[in-house]
Amino acid sequence: MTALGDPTRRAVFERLGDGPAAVGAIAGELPVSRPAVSQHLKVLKQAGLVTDRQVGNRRIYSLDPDGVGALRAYVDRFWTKALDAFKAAVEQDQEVS
Amino acid sequence: MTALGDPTRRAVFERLGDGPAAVGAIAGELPVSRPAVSQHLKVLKQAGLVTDRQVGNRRIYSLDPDGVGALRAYVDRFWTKALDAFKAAVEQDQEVS
DNA sequence: GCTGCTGGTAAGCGTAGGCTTACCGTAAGT
DNA sequence: ACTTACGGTAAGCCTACGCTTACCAGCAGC
Repeated sequence: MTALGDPTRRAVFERLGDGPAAVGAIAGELPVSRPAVSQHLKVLKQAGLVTDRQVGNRRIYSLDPDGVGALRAYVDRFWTKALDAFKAAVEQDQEVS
Repeated sequence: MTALGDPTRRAVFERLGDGPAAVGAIAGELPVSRPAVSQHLKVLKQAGLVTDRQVGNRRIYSLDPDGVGALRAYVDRFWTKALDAFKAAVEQDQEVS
């Protein structure tokens, strides 16, 4: 979650949503240098949101279903909580009126 | 998304997941001062993740179903994308073997 | 009206962290 | 073996931003 706080890092993450890509390719599509992308990928990898595999000379990064799934579960909890609270509030109002 | 990047701010957000609360109450449960909580709530409110209503002297903050729903939709997109990519990768491997 | 409690805002400080440049390792091609 | 392309890492700079203290506004209650 903290890993997706930075806009640039989120851009890298979103780019991987369109399919696996190498570091240089991602850097070419963003207004930052290649080392910056590499550092962002390192953070995303440590957060479990991204996986990398070595293919020849290049290193291909992809979304990690596990990490993204965990993130989804996290957000989902608050989604249901927000709905419950909202529903409860509506009922509360109906009691008053 | 950027709004949930900071751990303390995320703690405030998570606290609201357990139900609506006033600023002072939240600050009492966290190791930061009340103004800090107030600033975090301001950011969360601008991000559409939180709503506030005035009740007497105090200001009660709650989760905003709209914003949380939007966040859920955002994460969900990547969740499906990650699954699709993973499935495609598996099929790719099967072709090779 | 005055007092006490609430919470938002301004000013300022200090650190975390994102970016770049420079360097090094490694794999492929000739 | 040499060269070229790719990418990770170190060092360093600089800005963003989270936190605190101090101040001010508004609502309740005596």
